Amino acid sequence: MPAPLLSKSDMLDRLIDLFREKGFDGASMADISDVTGLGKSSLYHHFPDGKKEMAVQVLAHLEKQLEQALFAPMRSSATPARKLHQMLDGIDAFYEAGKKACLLERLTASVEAKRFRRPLGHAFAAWIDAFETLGIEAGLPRAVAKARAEDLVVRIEGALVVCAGTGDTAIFARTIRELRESMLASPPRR
Amino acid sequence: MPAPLLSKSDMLDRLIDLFREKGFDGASMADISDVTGLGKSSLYHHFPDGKKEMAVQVLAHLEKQLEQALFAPMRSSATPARKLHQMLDGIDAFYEAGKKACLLERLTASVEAKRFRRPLGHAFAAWIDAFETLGIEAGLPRAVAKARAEDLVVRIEGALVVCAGTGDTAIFARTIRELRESMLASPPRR
DNA sequence: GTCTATAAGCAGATAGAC
DNA sequence: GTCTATCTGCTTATAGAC
Repeated sequence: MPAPLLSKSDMLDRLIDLFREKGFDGASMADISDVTGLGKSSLYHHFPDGKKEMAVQVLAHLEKQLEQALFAPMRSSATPARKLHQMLDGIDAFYEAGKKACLLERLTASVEAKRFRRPLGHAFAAWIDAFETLGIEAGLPRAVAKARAEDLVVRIEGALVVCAGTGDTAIFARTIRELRESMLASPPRR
Repeated sequence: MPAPLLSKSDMLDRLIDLFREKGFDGASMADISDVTGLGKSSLYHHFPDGKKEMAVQVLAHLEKQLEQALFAPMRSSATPARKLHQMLDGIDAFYEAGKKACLLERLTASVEAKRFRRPLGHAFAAWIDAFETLGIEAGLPRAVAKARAEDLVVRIEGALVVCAGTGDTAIFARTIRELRESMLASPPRR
């Protein structure tokens, strides 16, 4: 009666890393077996529906981490500006300054993306919401806060793509730097 | 002695569409056979090195199209502002208002991305250069033009990812609209 | 809850006829 | 320049022992 070698949470952490590195289509069951240390058939005990179910569980697990990184700073009593820096620090660390890819992008780009549509949309929305809430707290009009939060996520995703494509992470660093200044700046008069 | 059913250029157009839709890892030789109408072995006549060579040739083909769409407007005698609108119109059409993915992103995300690093970097650089040149022509300082061009590509790539992930193309439309206004705006005093 | 063994099918790729 | 036929290895997935 072998005991579980890895907790479910640890397994999902490894799967996040694997999918970020190889993508969903690019990661084989053999790869998954390697990174989890489990035989291929053992994986079907944890994920009866196979690879697709892994993606779904992995997305749920990522959202918990997202909440840790984004909503924990939100709940502190720091100033909005201070919270923004903490949240962007967390993002910079998670993507290792632009060297690692985004799980959401990798799953969005997969052949099975339609199956993941709902959890993917939910994860993107949670991310955007966190920054929209921050903008409102900082005194921005709701519409401005929403547009800036969307733009922040757009620019981070885009910077990851361009940096991976060019092999140069300078653009990611500059993007984060600019977002620190622009996200909560006073909105232009009109 | 069967004649070629599709010109090379037409084949590469179909391959671009396929890779944009399914990604490089997600597109199988059977898929490629379907969209080109060629038997699997006939494909090795055109691409002796198999799938990887297809990606490389497809990237070269895309760069020609990119030059058409981005550098043709650049060579006209229109004002920089007018050229910007033409270039963004071309981009909006190519991505079908955010509904279609970016080939560069899909190849960047593939397991074989390392093999494509050089042509991918070249394509991203060509894209950024076109907008940097436009910014300089419009009177922006070189450094500002470069940063804005990079930011333009970042935001388009990011908008495509977020729109695909959320299933809502509104963000892409807004991103294009904002870039029409911000790309050539006067730089802030300092 | 993990394992070994195995199935059934598809992946990318090749040989050689026409 | 395209075809049919074939190959090898890897893919996801299952059966059943411990």
